Amino acid sequence: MTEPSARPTRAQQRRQTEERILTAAREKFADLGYDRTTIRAVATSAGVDAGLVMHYFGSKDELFSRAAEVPRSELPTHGFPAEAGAAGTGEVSEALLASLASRLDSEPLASLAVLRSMLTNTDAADRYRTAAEPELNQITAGIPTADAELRASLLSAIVHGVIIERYLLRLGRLSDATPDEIIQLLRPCFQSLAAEAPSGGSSATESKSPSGT
Amino acid sequence: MTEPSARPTRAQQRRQTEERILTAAREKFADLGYDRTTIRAVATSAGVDAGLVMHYFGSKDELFSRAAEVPRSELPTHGFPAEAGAAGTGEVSEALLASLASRLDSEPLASLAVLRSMLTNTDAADRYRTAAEPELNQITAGIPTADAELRASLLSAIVHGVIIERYLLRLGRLSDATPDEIIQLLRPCFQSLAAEAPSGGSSATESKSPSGT
DNA sequence: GTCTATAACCCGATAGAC
DNA sequence: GTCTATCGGGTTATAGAC
Repeated sequence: MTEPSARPTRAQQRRQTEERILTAAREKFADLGYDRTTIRAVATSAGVDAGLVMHYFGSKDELFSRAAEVPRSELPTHGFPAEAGAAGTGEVSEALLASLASRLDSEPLASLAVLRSMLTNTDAADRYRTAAEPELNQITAGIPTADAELRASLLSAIVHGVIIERYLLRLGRLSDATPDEIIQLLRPCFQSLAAEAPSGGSSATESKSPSGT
Repeated sequence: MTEPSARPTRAQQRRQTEERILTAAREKFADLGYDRTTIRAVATSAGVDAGLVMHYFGSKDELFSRAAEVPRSELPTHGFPAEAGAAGTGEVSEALLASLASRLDSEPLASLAVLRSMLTNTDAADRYRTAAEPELNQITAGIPTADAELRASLLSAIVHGVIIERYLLRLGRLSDATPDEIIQLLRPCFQSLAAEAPSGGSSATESKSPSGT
């Protein structure tokens, strides 16, 4: 048996190089978007040749497609926690806020790459739509009113608007605020959109145990 | 005196051609973004030659710059009504909602061109920032709390998130909902972010003093 | 397997004919 | 004033040398 640490397999070597290329690609795509990112720049950034990138991934589209997949290592509580799916009413906003908090703490580069290219590249737009759809359905399912779909769409729009301005545009105070500051301000906002009663003040028998992290 | 209607002046002719080019440019930029829009396509769409476009505008940047200016004819109550500026507390959310309603009814093509290119073109991003800044300051001025800046940033992010998903991404029910539906759902949301008391009022005269940081 | 050279294409911008 | 022809540069993608 060959010792893997001493002499890495050919396949392992390749796997490692691929990963280095993908990381460089994610950075470029997230920073410049699809169109302005060149294979050459990605290759240089990864310390390899442009031809090699083509040899590995076949095309720029394929490279983007692979780079846009969020690696397992960067999946914390990303998107929308599955546990809250069937929880029913009353916890949609908290689940969404928790999801947003984690994304405000650190949004995966792959997601930023998709968001950056979303408006000018149809592949990225499709990927965004596909990724957002199940989340949207889950939110909708947790809202009891007849206009649940529209409410869910608004919640989704808010989440993405905040993330875009924080990470991609660096606008205003949104880029340096702590996740908690933002979450606290958005809580009543989300509760009203999720058709829930406000938590803080009124009367209401608070069963309201915030799900333990 | 030459009759203008019978024989249009040379300058008028040019003006007219320029406007046709600008309209075509706005459509293309709003639809495809800066990078994917070509001078050639704009020229073809306007029924003129590509060289003429260059002759008139000098460069693609300049063409975009001119196309991104919202023409006077399309300025309804755009942005943030000036009258509400010094109105002080209590009307920020309503003013913002009114502004949003008008934009949800019909957002100018020039604005869509900027929004579409915002994430992948620095000129467009700067233009967006410059346009958003005074509006942001005005909102901030109308919010009494210490974290007014952050609240204003969130309000701005929400507005743009909704507009982007409605017009540019056509996501979910957001694209076919009426402006009024959206406004009604967002009202309590905006009121809480503007640190105002809810208007409709379930119960609760909630003065809900927001903890000044 | 890795890298070099180059093909084929499209762009913005320029110069000049009509 | 309007349009044609073209230049120079950059891109993806391919073919082939090492």
